[in-house]
Amino acid sequence: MQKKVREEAKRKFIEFLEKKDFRITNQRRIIIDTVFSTDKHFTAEQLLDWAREKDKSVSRATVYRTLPLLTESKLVHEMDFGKPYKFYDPNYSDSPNHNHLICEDCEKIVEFDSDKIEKIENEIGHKLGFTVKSQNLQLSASCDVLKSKGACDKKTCD
Amino acid sequence: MQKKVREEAKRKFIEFLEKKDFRITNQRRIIIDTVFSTDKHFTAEQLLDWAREKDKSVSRATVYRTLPLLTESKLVHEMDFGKPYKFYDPNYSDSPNHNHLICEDCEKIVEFDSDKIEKIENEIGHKLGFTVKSQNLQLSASCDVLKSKGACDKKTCD
DNA sequence: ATAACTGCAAACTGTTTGCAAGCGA
DNA sequence: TCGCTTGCAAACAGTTTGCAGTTAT
Repeated sequence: MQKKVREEAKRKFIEFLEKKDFRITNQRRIIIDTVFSTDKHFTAEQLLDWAREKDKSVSRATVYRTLPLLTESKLVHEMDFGKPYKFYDPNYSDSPNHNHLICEDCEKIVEFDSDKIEKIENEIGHKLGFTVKSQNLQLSASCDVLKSKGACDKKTCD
Repeated sequence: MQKKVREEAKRKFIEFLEKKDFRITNQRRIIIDTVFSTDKHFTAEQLLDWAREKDKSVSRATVYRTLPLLTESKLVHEMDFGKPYKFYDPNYSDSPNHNHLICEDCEKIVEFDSDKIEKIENEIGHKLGFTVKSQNLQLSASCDVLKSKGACDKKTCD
């Protein structure tokens, strides 16, 4: 289950912390290793669980205090699908031109390229007199395949 | 300040309630009148304030219980811009092919047409094996004009 | 040494809900 | 009348924060 840490991203984040004179603490190291050893999208709570599997000393507060640093560094992307909690994408920096689609029922998240949309979005922003800072295309859908199987919830669909 | 109620939408919503055997109470009437006499996007709290200006007896609970009915009827559209609260659009049914752009600083919301994007979105959903249920394009941006004025916050920008 | 960082638990914010009273059909 | 609806306040969920103790530099 334990995947190899993506050293590139990890290194960039540590550089980011050093540049800000932030300390590389044990807890931060564990959280970083956790984030950059998965390709899955996750919530704050999931990250906490995963990190605690490695070291029980990691607290919820530290996870919540580290997430803004990760997003600020642009190495992790924050996404809001209208659910009461946010999702985080640990591979956004590798391919920033993608968007996400979430299944209404099982919350499975699928990535897709969207150069076309990206361009249109910037055009629109410009026409309206805005500088677009972040784009987030929120598609809610239901899985066709799973729907045909008759079930598609968090338990059956993972 | 008090705009004319958009009778068309109001009538449709009352029909919606009747079809479901829901009652047309005084509080609901006030909330409906409030929603359909503005073109502005609003939050639950704003709606409560506006409704209370008409009748102090309207409670927060009733507003929160009425909003899902309004969105279910498709006469009001719920939007999530990554803020901790949701926004509602009371003219969505008039022109369902538009999306929104929000200013990061002052939270001003601007609408724009997006037939092109709409099509691409459906294509994408289909390719991936999903039936797209709702689309929400979330553009965060900053106002160019106001930025040049040096300020753009909730107070100065309304 | 000392300032940043941590865990804990309490606080906060937006939203939901149980309940007894109120009111529309 | 009957049961849907209401206001109230308490409960909730996710997130943030104050504080006293800990730790990286």
